[in-house]
Amino acid sequence: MVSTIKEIARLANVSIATVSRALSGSPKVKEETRQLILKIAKELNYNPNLLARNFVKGKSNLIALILPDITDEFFSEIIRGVDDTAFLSGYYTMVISSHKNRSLVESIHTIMGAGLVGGAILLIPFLSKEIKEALNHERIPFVIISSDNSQNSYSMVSIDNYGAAYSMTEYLIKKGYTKIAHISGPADNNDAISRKQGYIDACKDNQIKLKKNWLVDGNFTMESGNSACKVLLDLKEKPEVIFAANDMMALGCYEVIQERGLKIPKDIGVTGFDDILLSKYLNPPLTTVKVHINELGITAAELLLNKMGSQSYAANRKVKVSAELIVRKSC
Amino acid sequence: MVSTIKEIARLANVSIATVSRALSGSPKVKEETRQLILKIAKELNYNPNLLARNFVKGKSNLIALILPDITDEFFSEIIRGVDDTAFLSGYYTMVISSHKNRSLVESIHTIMGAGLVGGAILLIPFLSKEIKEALNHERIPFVIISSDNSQNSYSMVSIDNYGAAYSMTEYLIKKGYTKIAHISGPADNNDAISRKQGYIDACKDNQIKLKKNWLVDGNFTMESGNSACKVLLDLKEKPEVIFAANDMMALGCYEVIQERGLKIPKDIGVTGFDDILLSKYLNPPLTTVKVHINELGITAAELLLNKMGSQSYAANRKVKVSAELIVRKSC
DNA sequence: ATGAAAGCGCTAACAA
DNA sequence: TTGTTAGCGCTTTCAT
Repeated sequence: MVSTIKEIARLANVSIATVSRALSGSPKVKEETRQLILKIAKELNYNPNLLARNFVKGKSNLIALILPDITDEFFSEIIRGVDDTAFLSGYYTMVISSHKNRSLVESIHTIMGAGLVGGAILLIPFLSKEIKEALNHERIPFVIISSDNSQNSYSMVSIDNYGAAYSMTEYLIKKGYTKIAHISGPADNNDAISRKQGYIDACKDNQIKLKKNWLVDGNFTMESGNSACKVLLDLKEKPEVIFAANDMMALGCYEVIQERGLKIPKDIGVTGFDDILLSKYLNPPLTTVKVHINELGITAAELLLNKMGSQSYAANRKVKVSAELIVRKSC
Repeated sequence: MVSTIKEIARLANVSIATVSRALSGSPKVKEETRQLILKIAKELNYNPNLLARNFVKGKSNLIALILPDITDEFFSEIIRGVDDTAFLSGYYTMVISSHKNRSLVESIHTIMGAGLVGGAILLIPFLSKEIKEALNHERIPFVIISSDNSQNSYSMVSIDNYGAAYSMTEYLIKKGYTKIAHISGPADNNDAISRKQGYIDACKDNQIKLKKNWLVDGNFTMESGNSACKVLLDLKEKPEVIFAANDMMALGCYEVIQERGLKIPKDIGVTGFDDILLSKYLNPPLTTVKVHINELGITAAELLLNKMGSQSYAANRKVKVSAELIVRKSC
């Protein structure tokens, strides 16, 4: 029951080629004919079959957004950023979450090779060799959202983890702190790695003592923040402030600190990274780093659309999305 | 550079039909032939062109998930639920957010009529006449996630707002409260409407006085919780507990109550609805209702796939996703 | 300015 | 068990 150009052609007494031209806005159609065709199309409630159009054109106006096997408060913002931007250029966004039934590498293969999508955006916390291998086989343009700075062969948009962590640390130093601890994230997560490095470099550049004991490993969970905080509080020489590599771990610190009857920031300061929804409602509100997440999605989409549009291979570009220090009451 | 069945056919010295059959697992292909074809396909790194396949089959293995013009903490969970379920049946999920550049009604038209997707899931807070009108024109199967119970002509999955609000109210009554206030959500939001009704009916059924003053309008924002709470606290006859229709408004109550030096729950109780991430970290942790959001997505996808699979028109089904009372310290 | 016709990659009906 | 062929809806080249 869905109408096609064939029907329109019949009713308008023209060939399907003319209909196609009229509909696609080709200049070589008599204005009169075009009007007639447009009118009939409207009457029939005609919608072009995008499947057919993509197929015949040999390219697709779908882009894939491939997400890793984790859930994250910020995913919807990224998705929305991508979708909004893509839409403005006439593209649609397909979301592919990886999980136990579908690994990232598998997704790369089946999705990117199937002709279904014309390009892909991949959110990759850690660019493993396996993933790079898989990506090297692909022929459609793609953009990676990741914080792995060691890569030069891809278009990539990343959070300025290093810069923001550096700023945060400098902020603490300027406030007069000299005993600054850091709870880091997973060792195989590039965001975490960059944040740690920002902390280390800022300390070094400002002649602040980096005690090994004050740098403790976490894994981005609240529980790891808990135990890391305990370790720090049990130290002979306690730090004056804890800079957690994300807000959830900072939250874990809050718990431990408050359990022990200590006051934030009087007895010990705490800062985080991410500015998750609840951070501003904590008691005291958490000083942290806000990432402009929607920019991540928007920028990635822009880069991709750019690549998809250009005939020649667009150069691989690196874009860093800035992050902003949010000073609240926890330090 | 992408290989096709034609190439495989040439290399295997068979017709493309045989290749197609072998690849799609048809039983009427000699095992030997199949092995050969599979081997060549693998060598060529062959991936079927999904666009072509969908096109020739006249149906699509894409489903659209159409989201409203708001952001919500829970969207990623819904998206994931849909995507996971769809994937298991070989379907892909396209996400379409509505916004100023693309109204819901527009999305319905362009997306559902373009042959691109084989079915759609629509997240609709309020089923307006305009939307229903648009939906009635569509020919592809769809499922609605909404809480509008007045509709019988659609397949719909909804949160059991009414039941959960009823339970919450009964819980408060059982705790001995008799002066129970409710801050409701937007008047044009079916979730809000059902929650209010659950509160009202539970009070009535338990011979609890329903004071008009204790039922105040909010709009799901924290600010509206703020002002509603002020109104309630300024009443001559104050309520003993406030049941806010969502957690953000409950949070608004917290602020006002704490500003005035009152203690929760000693001086006044507060409960919410949603169990947003931060609720358990509030001080005191908020008693609320947890909705099994992922079930929303999963169930909607199941209903849709069911509809898409059946030749005959599957009956429209209504499914309610249960919600769970989460008792914490705020009441 | 318009029409005829080929063809995109694949499936399925029909033939052999 | 395999091959031949038509055709899905559309765009595009080549005629006219």
